Amino acid sequence: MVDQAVPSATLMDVARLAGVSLATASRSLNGSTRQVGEDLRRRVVLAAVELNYTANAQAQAMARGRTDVVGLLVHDIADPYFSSIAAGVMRAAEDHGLLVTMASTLRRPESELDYVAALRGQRARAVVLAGSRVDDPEMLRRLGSELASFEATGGRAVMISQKKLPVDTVLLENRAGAKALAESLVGLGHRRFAVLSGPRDLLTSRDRLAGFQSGLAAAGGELDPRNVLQDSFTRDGGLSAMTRLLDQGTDATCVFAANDVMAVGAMAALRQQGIGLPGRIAVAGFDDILTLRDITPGLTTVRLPLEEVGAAAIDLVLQPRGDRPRVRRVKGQVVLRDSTPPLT
Amino acid sequence: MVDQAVPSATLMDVARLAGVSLATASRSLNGSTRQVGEDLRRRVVLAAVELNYTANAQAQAMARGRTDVVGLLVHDIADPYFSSIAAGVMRAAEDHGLLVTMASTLRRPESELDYVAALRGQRARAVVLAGSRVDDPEMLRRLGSELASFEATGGRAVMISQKKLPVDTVLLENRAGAKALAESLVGLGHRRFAVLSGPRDLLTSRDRLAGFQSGLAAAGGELDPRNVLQDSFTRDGGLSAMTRLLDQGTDATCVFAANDVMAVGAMAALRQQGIGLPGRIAVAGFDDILTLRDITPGLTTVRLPLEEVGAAAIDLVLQPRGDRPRVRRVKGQVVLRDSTPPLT
DNA sequence: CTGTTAGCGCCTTCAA
DNA sequence: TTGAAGGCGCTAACAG
Repeated sequence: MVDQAVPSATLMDVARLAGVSLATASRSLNGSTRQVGEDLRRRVVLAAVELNYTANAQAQAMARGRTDVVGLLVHDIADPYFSSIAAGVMRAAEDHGLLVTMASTLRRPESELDYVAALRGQRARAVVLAGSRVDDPEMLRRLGSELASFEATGGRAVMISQKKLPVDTVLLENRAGAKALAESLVGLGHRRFAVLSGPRDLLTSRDRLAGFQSGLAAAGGELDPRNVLQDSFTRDGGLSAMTRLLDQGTDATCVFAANDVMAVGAMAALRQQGIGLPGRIAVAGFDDILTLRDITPGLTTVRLPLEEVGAAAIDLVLQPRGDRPRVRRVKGQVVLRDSTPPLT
Repeated sequence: MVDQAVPSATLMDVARLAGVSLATASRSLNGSTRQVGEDLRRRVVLAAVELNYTANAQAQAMARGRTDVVGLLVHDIADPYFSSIAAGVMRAAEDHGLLVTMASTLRRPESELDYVAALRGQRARAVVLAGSRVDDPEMLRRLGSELASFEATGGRAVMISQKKLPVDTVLLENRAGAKALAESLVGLGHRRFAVLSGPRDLLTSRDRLAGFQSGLAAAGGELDPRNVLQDSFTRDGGLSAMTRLLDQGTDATCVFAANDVMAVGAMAALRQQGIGLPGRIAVAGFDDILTLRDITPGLTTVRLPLEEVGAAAIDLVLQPRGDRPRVRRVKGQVVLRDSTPPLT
């Protein structure tokens, strides 16, 4: 059991044992359009089982020119937003016999570039980039160029988030979702709002803020610029931003955090300051993260069907490439819960 | 931009452009022990950049015999338990230049077998199996045999959970953790307990139950067998089990759910039945899932350093193989929070 | 239907 | 230090 590495059985071993040629063995074992006589085929299969043969995927890929690997790049797999997307990608990939290779870029755009290059080296079938783009023209240009190389050599690229580059995209309608949320909140009686936004250069966060603002404008809510605080797109970011908001004093009756994990941080901040929930300040988030559906009070949010989003990305990968990049729009749905009771 | 696939630059293209031999190009571009004259090397590198060259990983792997890919198999990536482990694996892997390929087995042991075989085909450097073993001797035997094949051809296998097979293992001390938790809870004044356990054949769940029982025995708590309910290892399983417990009536003052997500489901059940929290029934979980740290009341649990566990697995992958499988023990730490107030 | 053979791109002896 | 050449395992023409 602790022997040195023994080379595994090759197709030639199988062919020899079955007494057939390499080609016949190949044709009967690994998918080929060509037919093989039933008796020979049986002998080959038996021999393969006997030798515990497994095709060398590297060699297959080399001969065929491309692999069945799909690279998935996420900002942070420990973030439930991305793990949900990943689950969808992996489920759909499995259904179609694709292997998923995954990497966490830890929000470093540089990392994304490196991984795309690595995937090109792997001759990956496709790369799926999940996660918000950042407002950095130079970075975007470099990514675009890297993806162009990737596609030029026959790979497919799919982005999940904003449509910023000429590649297939699953476009998340953050703006429309946030707008609808704002309108609902005004409908509950709120007039003065605050927003805990993510980093200024993160487009997802920016879109949600812009959508929220336009919803307020349409429905008649107010958002004092001093009530818009930026912080990191995490639970701790929400905690910190909310704390600052309370410290500086605010007359807002409702706080919109740009995603659910920030909202949870905001709720923690309220509790730390002895402000009950639901109470003086209502809180809403965005995403409807499954794991957070049981927090109390229930968090009002905009539901994004994240697993479906992941599956949609794989679906795009499988579509034959058209003459123009495809865009799949996914909209969010407002879900009102107890964290935003009607203002009486 | 929408051209047909153009073969990417090969090492030969680079060599030709640099006016050197293939061997020299190889030696100066991709790590080799042999030296190359500084001037030639420079020319080669320049040519590579010029052509946007990236080594074909498949071809390299074929020539070298093995890849830098580590396969990670989890039960369900959307479960925060596994996404935390995955985060640790990916972080550590990146630090060592390893690529992570990941698959969700959706708790089907058969799937695990298939993936290990696929990874053997990929000539993966290693496979990491995260997730509880199941009590099924036949399945275990087949997995053992598959892993043996994998290791026989030079790969490394690491399991995270129980030590059930002769491979390197990161062993989670579920039993000891649950025992310590039981003792702490008795220390808070509880005497009569209930346990919401996972599927009977899931060893992690079983170990936690056994550890909890032994802790009660040592500290003087009681666990009526009728107060031990099985259900799936998920939030909904916890909800369902807790509901059944309440329906059948119970005199327990404290409920131990075999993991945090079940505990959250249990809390939801209590709320549904109008039982406040914290209140008549205390609730404790296991894992200390980061995303759940903000639920109210704070959930008493046993903290497992899941990211470190993932990193430890990669560390084992990198260790030279010894004559006997290595075992890395990881213990849990009891964290008391408001969901289990002292019983007055 | 079956067999033969030429690569796929790279690494690595072996010679020079 | 550099170059030439064999082979890694498999697929896909091309013959038979």
